[in-house]
Amino acid sequence: MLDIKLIRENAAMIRARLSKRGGDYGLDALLSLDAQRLRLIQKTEQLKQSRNELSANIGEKKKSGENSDIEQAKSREIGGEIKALDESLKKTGEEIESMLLSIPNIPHESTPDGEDEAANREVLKWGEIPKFSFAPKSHVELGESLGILDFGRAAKIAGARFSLAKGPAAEMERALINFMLEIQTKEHGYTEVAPPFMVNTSAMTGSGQLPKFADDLFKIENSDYWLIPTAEVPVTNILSGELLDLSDLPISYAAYTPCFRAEAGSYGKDTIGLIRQHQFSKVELVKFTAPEDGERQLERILKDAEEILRRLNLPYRVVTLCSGDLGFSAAKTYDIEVWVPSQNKYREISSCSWFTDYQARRINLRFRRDKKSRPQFVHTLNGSGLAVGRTMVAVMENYQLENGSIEIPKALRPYMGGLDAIV
RNA sequence: GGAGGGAUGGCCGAGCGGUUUAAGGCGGCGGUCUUGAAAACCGUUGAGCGCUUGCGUUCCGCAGGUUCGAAUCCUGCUCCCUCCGCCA
Repeated sequence: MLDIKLIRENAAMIRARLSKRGGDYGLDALLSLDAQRLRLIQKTEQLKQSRNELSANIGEKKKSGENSDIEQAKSREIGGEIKALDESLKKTGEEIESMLLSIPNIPHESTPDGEDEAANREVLKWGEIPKFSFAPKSHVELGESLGILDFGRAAKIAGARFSLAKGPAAEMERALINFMLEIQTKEHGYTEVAPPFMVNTSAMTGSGQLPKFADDLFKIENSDYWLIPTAEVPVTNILSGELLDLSDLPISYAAYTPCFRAEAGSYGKDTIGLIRQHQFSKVELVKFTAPEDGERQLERILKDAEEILRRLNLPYRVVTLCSGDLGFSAAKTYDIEVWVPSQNKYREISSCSWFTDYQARRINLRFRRDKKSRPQFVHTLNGSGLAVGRTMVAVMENYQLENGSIEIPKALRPYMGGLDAIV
């Protein structure tokens, strides 16, 4: 959520920067409602002052036994006016709130301009793209011929976009989760958290998934619970409503959770395999920082996520998303894309974003710089560290041998009981 | 699922229709004292919003209601705790 005061006082600047996302977002309507709201506040507060004075007066008269019928009648009359004004004030406030919730974050100045993913800017490439002396198979072919991935039976028990991992594949998923968490917690200083996999509407609204993106989510019937699409949702909301000290920051959390996505509107995309599933595992990194530290911490998260791919020796590149491709709540985002041999291209495996104070304002998470200063909003950030399903795709395909077996990356072997290959 | 208890400022906790401007304590900050510190003592210390920056207004879990006036009374809801039942 953007600050209404910022919009009020810098309308032209906000309009210009939001236009880079390709939208107008109804700023004019918002500003006129805001002006109306300010007028209502002034009127109602003036009336409340009169009523408070009258009430104090009545109190004194009652105490001394005087008659206060005139004051009471006057106060009753004012009360009626206040009630009417408060009602329209509340209505106006709710309209403003819902308009604000539908306006995305302002792109950071270092976010490149552009309409869509074609304008994303490559930042770096790492690793050697493997040269196979044979036609590399997809992870689906490899997994099915090795008998370790079973999409047919997954469809039988759940449906399309689900998978069933068996034996070494199931073990590899568990190993990757542990491998990632170990590095992020033991080496990069994140505190591991194990949050709920379902959250309420308020938490979904706080991190920005609701109200606009309900179609992407799974809702539990007859309850206020939603399945989380990413650990970002429960973890970002851990500190909602709290007032921190500067010395508490930065706070870094790492969490493994399954993620559930409806994938509405992606029919026909990545219909087979592990790339796009209704349920997948992910290790997520979340940081809370002071504003001046936000940009630096985004670079940290990116490096922390990249480190997993480096240890696994998987080729990847990093791109900065352009304004038109940026997520709703983000001001700046780096995507990490891993090499997928069967598709002969890089595919997203991590997304690292800086939300400035946009999420913090929604969840009302503030900090106090020192004893004398007023509370201000923290900055929130997060990044995948990494998406486990897609990491499995990358490992299986990049480490395949001509006979259809898969070598286990050296760094992962200790997490798989020393296993060096799946044959 | 049944019965009971509770939710008040950074934290603990009193208040149950009108000097609540929310007592008191802890913690924080400033000062006295001290070579310095501690202790002691004194003072001070919530958030949001509006505008004529000093005033006003709102906020005691959330939402309604009663009243001239609500932290306080009434209704509904949410969450937490205790006991019973069920249960991994």
